[in-house]
Amino acid sequence: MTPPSGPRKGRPRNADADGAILAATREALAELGWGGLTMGDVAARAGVAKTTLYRRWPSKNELVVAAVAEQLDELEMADLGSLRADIEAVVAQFAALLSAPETQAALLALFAEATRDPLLRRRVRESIIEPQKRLVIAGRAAAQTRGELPMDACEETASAAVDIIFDTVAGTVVHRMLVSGEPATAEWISAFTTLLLAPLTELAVG
Amino acid sequence: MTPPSGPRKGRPRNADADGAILAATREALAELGWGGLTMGDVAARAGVAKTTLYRRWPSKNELVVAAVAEQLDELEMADLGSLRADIEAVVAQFAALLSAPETQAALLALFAEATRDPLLRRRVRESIIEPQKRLVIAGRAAAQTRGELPMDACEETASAAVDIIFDTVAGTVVHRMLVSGEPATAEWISAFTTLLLAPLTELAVG
DNA sequence: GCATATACGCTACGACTCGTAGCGAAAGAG
DNA sequence: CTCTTTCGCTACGAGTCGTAGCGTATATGC
Repeated sequence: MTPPSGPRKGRPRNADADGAILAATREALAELGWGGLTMGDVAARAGVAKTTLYRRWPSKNELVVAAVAEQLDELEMADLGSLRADIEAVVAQFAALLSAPETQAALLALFAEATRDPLLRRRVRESIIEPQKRLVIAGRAAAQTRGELPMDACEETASAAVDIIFDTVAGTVVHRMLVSGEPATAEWISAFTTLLLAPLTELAVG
Repeated sequence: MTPPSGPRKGRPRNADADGAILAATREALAELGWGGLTMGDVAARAGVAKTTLYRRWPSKNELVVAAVAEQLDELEMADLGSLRADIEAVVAQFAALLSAPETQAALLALFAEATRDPLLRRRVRESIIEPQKRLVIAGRAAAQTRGELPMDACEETASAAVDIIFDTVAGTVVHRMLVSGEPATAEWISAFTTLLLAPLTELAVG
């Protein structure tokens, strides 16, 4: 994207332009959607020339990915003292993130592109999926030290449990927000957490 | 899409063309993605003129929705005599369908575009999502007549239960297959079904 | 101070796509 | 046979992506 390193020779790039362009991209994405977003429009919103966009990102796709990736590093695992509170907190965070139209469009576009591009797929898994799995691992560990969950019998069952929990939580929330189109209300989060808590202990025993 | 009914006056449409066009659409979608798919290319693959496409579907969006919807109509709800067996069967069916790269790319491309286009989103919900919910409804009804599940207290709680079950099952399977990229082994299906069965009875009571 | 090298804004352009229109020909219905 | 619709083909207008060329602005290295 930006040149690899250090100050080189000619006129340096406008440092503010990157942020303005990415912000303009997110704004246009929210207003017009992916299909309605045009490079000329983004350039106008950011107050730069279209050629400046292409000087920094090689294509429209790359620009949009960069614009949303900047927003995606917000998720954190809270330790609220109980498993139920932790789950509800992370579900609420995730749902809030997915309620932004620009995040929806960019995430799905990213996944769609990733099905045909193994390199991009690997990048998505490393920079988005794996970090989120660590949230599940952290939450489970905290619950185990509190005695809310039994310790894992072995490494293998623990890994399987993390996988299935992660897919269930993330998949269900994503499906509700993006496919069914229903918002994640506090009532729904509570109901879903209840549904999830019941079998959690059995899962660890395997 | 196709004319509402019966044989009319002029030259009848080529009956084979519909299937050939839809198959060509899925093929192109898997190879090129949404952005790469063009009407001219689909027409060439199907061996028809571009105008024939527009004579049968009003736009590119509608064509792709029809192509994907046709493939998802294969899903059926088996009545194997127990709720657990029924769930495992439908999950296995769904997972098998999603293991084909062609279906993966097609579904994700469609969902991605749907987030950007509210009209397309509505079409997806009507012609793909709602029909699939019938599987959940049928499975629940069968389990209720067998006495495995209590009858619904009222229409409203039944609808809410169907929604949350559908989001959980479809979302989890989709997430595992498309995002995590792990295959749905028999062990995984069994474990997921166990996770699902525990709270099902409570859900109906609401 | 001066040459060098890059970034910037602007305009124009080629290539491509969507979706439409018009044409002659084909193929069934009545 | 007549009428109606579909078919393939070609051409077109509008719009977009991404690039090229120009003159200008702003930094570094000597």
